[in-house]
Amino acid sequence: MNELERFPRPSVTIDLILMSLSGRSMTVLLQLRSSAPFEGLWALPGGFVHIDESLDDAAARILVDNARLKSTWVEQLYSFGAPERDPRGRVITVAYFALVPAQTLEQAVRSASDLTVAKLKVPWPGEAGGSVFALGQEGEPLSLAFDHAEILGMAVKRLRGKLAYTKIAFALLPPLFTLRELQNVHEAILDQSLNKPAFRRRLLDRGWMAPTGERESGTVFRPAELYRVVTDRDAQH
Amino acid sequence: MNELERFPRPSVTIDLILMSLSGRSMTVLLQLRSSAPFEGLWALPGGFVHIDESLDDAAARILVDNARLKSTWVEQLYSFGAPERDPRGRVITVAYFALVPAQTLEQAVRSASDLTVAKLKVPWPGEAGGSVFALGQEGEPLSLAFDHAEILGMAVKRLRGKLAYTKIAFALLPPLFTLRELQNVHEAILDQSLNKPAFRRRLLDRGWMAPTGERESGTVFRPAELYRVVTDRDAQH
DNA sequence: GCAATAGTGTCTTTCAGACACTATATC
DNA sequence: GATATAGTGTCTGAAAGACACTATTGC
Repeated sequence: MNELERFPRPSVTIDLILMSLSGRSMTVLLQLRSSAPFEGLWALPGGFVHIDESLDDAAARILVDNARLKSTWVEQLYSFGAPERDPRGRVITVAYFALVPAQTLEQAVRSASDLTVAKLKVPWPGEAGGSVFALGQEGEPLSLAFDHAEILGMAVKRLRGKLAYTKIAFALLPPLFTLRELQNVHEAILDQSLNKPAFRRRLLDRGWMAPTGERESGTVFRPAELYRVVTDRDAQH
Repeated sequence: MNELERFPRPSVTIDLILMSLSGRSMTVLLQLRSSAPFEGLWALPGGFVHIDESLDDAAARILVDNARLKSTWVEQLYSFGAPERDPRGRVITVAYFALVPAQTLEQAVRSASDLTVAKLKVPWPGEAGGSVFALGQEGEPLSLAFDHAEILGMAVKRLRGKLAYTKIAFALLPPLFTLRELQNVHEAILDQSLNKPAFRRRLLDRGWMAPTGERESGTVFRPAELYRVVTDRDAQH
């Protein structure tokens, strides 16, 4: 351990960007800080990386412990290490990005008094309004602790970028879903309306989903067919 | 500093993937390890993050100190933190990815005896051969220290992914370049030949470069026009 | 039958690939 | 003029957007 002790060591934390959809808006899980620094501000849920666990394991542990939920899509986003980002001392944080169905996220909020689901205002680059904001109950922009506003902005950018060429959108849907629900997810993330026939052609041609033969119920109009995600194992045939 | 001291702290390092092109092959800068662990194996150049510098600053410092060169394109790639990745103890590394013109890289190698430029064998996903390999002088696959083979594979993937929608390729070219040289860069990175008229149309329509009116010299055939990159500032008109 | 949405057929537009052709430099 | 590559015109095919049309459900 000799060479490693020549340099003072920073603390390393994980921050989680837990995103979902509420109606036509993207949302994020925030936690109220109950102690300094940034007491009373909203922050991304997070925690310290233990000395004997991998970064991925730490993210999974904090997801369960701190936010009491599971996610079907977790990936590392980016590491943030400006020397002054935490007034307590040198803290480098590895941000992880996860998607959770809306229902699951709301359940977590109900079981913990310090959690909230904030809608996001997400202007496109070049558009007036600048960066990403989390909005409070009355639609007012929230001040986030640390550099969490920057982290949030990067997460949105990553989500939009991966939407077209990965199965990321399915992480926001239940196991059985209609094509309209899938299109709603894409439209909410991209914040623009999409052409229905083109959307269906494009997504179905990918082979990412399969019709089940079942139909949704409870509609007052023609019920849509329910689809399921095709796993990579299914697709090997 | 109280809360931060409740958890043992890991060491944090930077590893650099310094990539370039040699002829039609992608290359990477490797450093011979002169001490344990992995003595005698090749590794990515790297170093410890100092307690008062940002991750980006650390990457820039190590780029100059350790590899004696500058780059016009540096970006954070990913953080690796498996508990057993360094036998000396817990070390989390933040990998940075940089592109350097071939000439600059070769100059760095000549000025340091422990550096080499290794060609890469880069199979496409699904193709036989599996993962990315660095090749020695006789074309034999090199064993890399730590988890550096994994890091290298991710860097190649990132480079290929960003090629289509960013100006990343220009970082491998001199300030004035011909369209054929630009196409050669793309073909080497993607490891496939591209259609000439389509390539020209696509890249010129982006507005990323401008003709200079000058022409290359020293050819035995018709000299091609020289182009320069259009900076974002230029493009605002 | 009415209302409302599901789902499709097809025309148009856009863009990439293919290929052949013209242009221009050195020797 | 021979040669080798620069650079372009144009045909073709694939895929996205637009739009209208048919289909099917509850009431």
